Amino acid sequence: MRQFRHPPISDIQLESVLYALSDPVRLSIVRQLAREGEATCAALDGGRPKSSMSHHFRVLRECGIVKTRNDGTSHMNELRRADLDSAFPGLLAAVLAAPN
Amino acid sequence: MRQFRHPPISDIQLESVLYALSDPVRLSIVRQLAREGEATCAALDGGRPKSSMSHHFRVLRECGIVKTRNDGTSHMNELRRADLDSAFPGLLAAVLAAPN
DNA sequence: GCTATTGTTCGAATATTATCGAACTATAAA
DNA sequence: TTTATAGTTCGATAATATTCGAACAATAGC
Repeated sequence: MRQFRHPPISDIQLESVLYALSDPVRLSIVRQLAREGEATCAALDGGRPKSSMSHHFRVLRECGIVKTRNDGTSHMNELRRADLDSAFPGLLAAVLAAPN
Repeated sequence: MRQFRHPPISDIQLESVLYALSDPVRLSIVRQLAREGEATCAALDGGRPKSSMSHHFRVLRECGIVKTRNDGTSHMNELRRADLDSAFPGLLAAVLAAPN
């Protein structure tokens, strides 16, 4: 069983979150997770190589935006909405409300 | 008289704004402008070289966060609060509300 | 015109990041 | 045990950014 690093709320850094969200691929991952609740990596790859997606999911995970759990051979991802709202109230909502 | 590029509201991109704000130097510039209303470049340099600051102000300007106007030999900078609020309601407020 | 002040631009060095193939790991199922 | 599936990790390359000194530009004041 693989272990992932998920920072506690107190370690979530605004700069890291903003940086993670500033990439178009990652932003679109976050938007889809917001719409669909949760998803595997493969479901969101949009034809990109697995290693690229793995990189982006790692960035999202290590800055505290996404929580990944094992589910058989696949990894299920979901937004850490409550944690993000607690750390930076209104930030995720503002980002998700923006067009596109 | 120097001319600066300031994108119209419709050209302000979420990704660019998030990226600009993800840098600690630029974020601290934005925080100070939010507190003090406006400031020259020199007033916010914190001991850094002028060329470095000029770079950061350019990033902030070209993504639509800051408006720069000439004022004698100095350049006065202010946040484009209304424009940002119009493009991404609540985003700037959420960023500024975050600790530090 | 000369000088000081403010900031920009240029250029180069350094650092960081994104991308992606290949090899690897872990689980499930036959 | 063998095979398939889902992601991760590694390593290399290319693209982007940051940093900062030096040269330059624009304005103000003498």
